[in-house]
Amino acid sequence: MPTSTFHNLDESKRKQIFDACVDEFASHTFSEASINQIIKAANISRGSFYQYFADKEDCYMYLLTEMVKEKMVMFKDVVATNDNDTVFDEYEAMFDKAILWIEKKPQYYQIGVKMDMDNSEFIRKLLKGNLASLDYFATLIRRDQQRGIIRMDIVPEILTEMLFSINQKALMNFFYNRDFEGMKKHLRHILEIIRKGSTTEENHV
Amino acid sequence: MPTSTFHNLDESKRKQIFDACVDEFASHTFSEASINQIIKAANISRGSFYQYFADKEDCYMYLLTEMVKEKMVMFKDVVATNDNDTVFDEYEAMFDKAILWIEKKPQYYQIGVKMDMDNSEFIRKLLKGNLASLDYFATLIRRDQQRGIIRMDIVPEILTEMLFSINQKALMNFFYNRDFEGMKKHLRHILEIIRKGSTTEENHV
DNA sequence: CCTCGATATGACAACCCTGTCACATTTAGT
DNA sequence: ACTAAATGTGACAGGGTTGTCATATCGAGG
Repeated sequence: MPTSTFHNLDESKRKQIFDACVDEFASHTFSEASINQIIKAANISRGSFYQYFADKEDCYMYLLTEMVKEKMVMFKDVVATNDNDTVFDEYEAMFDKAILWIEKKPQYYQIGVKMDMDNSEFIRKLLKGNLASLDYFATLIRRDQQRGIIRMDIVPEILTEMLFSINQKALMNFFYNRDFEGMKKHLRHILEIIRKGSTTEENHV
Repeated sequence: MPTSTFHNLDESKRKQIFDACVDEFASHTFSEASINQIIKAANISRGSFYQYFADKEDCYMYLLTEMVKEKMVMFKDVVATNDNDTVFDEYEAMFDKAILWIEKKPQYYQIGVKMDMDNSEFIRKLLKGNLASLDYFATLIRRDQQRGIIRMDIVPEILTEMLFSINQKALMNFFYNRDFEGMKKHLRHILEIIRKGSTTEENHV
């Protein structure tokens, strides 16, 4: 919750400050990030910073809400899913969206990575609220079990966990290599294994 | 490479210092770890610390080599594998060893976790050399492909990557919950999916 | 008992960081 | 043009960190 003073600022100055925050929090964890660096990059005085934000946490929350806003604007029309889609199709669609996002705003992705790396009280609390999409996928898996697509003996939460940990690794990979086609092939191979297994038919006993 | 002065110390004093290092590096990343905390816990003076170690890096390297020594002693006899074992059997065996290790030395595991969280130049270099066991598993997978156990169209490196990212998550989980039986069941379910897939037979087209 | 090399010590310099506050400057309204 | 409120500023206090170094203490051999 930045102060009213901050909201009254020129669009351009606000952007200056926002960009400085992005730079700092993309290259350092929350704990490591330095207000000194932010004010230097944003070309404002120490006093001003504290006139805009209560403290570093306040500043970080501002950054996150701005990012969420931008993300919502960007993806507001990318939602349509086909009724015949399986959970795997939706998973791939989600992955594509994430890739698009990383390409557009690599720094935002980095901020997320740094966030996972921090384990201050403050950041741990923030991350707690982040588990909703796991439930969503578990629901999709249950749906596909009812449809006869996924084996009934599969535990939805465990399959979800697999999909997500793979997703995380794949995105990290993409971020460092920027090889979209390679990454997609890689991911499809993984999904193929998760769908049909890695052993030969004779060994499916 | 601690100094000769350090090596000449009483066993007990050396252990005192070692333990203080373990405590500090298990609860902080390398970058966050504070020499001040270590000397306080070890009950030595600032000057002594620098008489024993060149700097924090030196101290950390000492810690790691001691840990590796202990690990080698502990696992020197746990190697025997059966000729009929598949890569999955060896994977489970490796997992069990890791669990044993965590139970014996939880702090060492924490040091590893903190290590992954740090991305200082120094730590990144250290982690680079850590990828040998990935090759080993890829080799096992190739062997099992020749034996007709694993499908020939599987890319060994990708399957390896899946096994390792799952391993990492599972160990983390065990560390926090200490539910060995639950964790084993969980892991077997995941391996079942990787072996035979998650979809019903009709969908294996 | 004395001396000399090995070892222990903590004060110190130099560099980070945050949050505050008295003061300077700008802006808006009369 | 003048005043009052809003905004900008950087010095400062108080806290952290690391690595050094002059000095003190210890211990073994002469």
